[in-house]
Amino acid sequence: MAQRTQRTRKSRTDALSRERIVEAAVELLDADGEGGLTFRALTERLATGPGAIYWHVRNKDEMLGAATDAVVAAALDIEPAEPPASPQDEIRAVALGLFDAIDWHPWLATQLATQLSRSPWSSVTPRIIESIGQQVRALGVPKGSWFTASSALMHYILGAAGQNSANGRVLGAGVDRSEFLDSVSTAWEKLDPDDYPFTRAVADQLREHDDREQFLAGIALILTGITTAYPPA
Amino acid sequence: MAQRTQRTRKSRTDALSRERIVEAAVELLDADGEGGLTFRALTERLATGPGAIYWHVRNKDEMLGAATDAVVAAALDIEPAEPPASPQDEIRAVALGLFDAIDWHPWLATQLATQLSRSPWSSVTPRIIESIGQQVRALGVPKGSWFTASSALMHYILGAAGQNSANGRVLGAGVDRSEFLDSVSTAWEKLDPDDYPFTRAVADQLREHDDREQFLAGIALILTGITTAYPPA
DNA sequence: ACCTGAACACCGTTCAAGT
DNA sequence: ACCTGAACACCGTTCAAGT
Repeated sequence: MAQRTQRTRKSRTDALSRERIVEAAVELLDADGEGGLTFRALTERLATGPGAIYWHVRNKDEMLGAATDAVVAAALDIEPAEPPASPQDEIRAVALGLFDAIDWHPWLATQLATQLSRSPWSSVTPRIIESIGQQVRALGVPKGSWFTASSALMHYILGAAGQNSANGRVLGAGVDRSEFLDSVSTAWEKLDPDDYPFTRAVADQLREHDDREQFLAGIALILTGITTAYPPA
Repeated sequence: MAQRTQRTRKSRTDALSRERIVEAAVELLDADGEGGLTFRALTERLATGPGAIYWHVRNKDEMLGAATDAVVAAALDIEPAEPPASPQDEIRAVALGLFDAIDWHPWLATQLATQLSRSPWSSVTPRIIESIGQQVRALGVPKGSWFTASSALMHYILGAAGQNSANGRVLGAGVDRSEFLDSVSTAWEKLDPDDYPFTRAVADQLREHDDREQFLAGIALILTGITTAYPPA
């Protein structure tokens, strides 16, 4: 009697699944960066062997792809504002959603680049294009330019967010943000005046800039470009 | 007599150097992608052992950084137009220089993302900021917005070029470009109409788009934004 | 100062075997 | 159908030893 809890098979809730694997992968990536995701660490955390994981997932690349897709999907799952905001505001919300996701999951920046360069237009791209595109349409951009306008926004967002994820990563090691920017800025000021006059001149703008504000200023520039090039009827 | 060519030491021109190592690294990356650059392959090509390489280079990361920097520097080494072109044209030239570099060296896209996210504002960033910034200044942008405007351009360029390097990579395997785009486009058209109305609607714009043209259209949009937000005096 | 090459710890992936 | 875990080939890096 009693002690029936002992089971040869894993209990139902412990059962391995693609979903649980991807979840664990994201946790490892968040905790220890790209280097932290190994099959060794993963099998330990999931209390299985590598063979079990390979039953649910083709290989590590696919696993990374699924992790990226999951995080991006969550980031873009924004409830529409009530009352409805302007297209500009909605675009800002989408952009900030991705910006923050990369800020929270610094490995996402590199992964998106790898991801997009392996299977360019699949999985993650439609999600982003859709979120941005619906607002581009609402902005009154003529249909023939939908693809151009939304691609431009997407590229800027991915480029900028990728660069900015850096700060978060560097700061991880107990480095003060303003201290860090100050050191880079000082380095810029020491560049060769003949080769780098402009960089030297903006060194103090780098020192004082705010990531988020700067990111939104870029979005604003592109939105201005879009509404100027395609004036609403 | 004769046969003095035999030497214990490497001949002077064969001598290992950081420069030769980086050069070989770039060749391996170009030939076989990121996976192609291993210390095994490198030692074979340079006819040495791993220890020799470690004498000139701290580790693989530093080597990748140096390779990236070298390729970017070469890409930005554009001779100024004669007679001088408009700032817009110069910006287009810089942008296309990077675009083409990533097209030629597809590994550059991922590497730039990794690179920038490890040491955000160092090495490669000043080169890009400088090339773009000088033209931003010539455009009449007020000094206080130099950093904002050039950052926005840089982020777009890196984001867009990264995405586009994909095509080149996929096509490597004997895949026809239009055939490939057609398949992706068809996949987009099959997405859920409720979740992806916009993506479905632009599927045929994806099918027919020209990478370079699209890239320049994005640049044009940002330039319009810049000149509208900061009208020349 | 510069190079050699064996050795080390670790990685992704496979596969015969179990249930 | 799903999981186990030993084994394999390969990787970046180190280091005592040579010249």
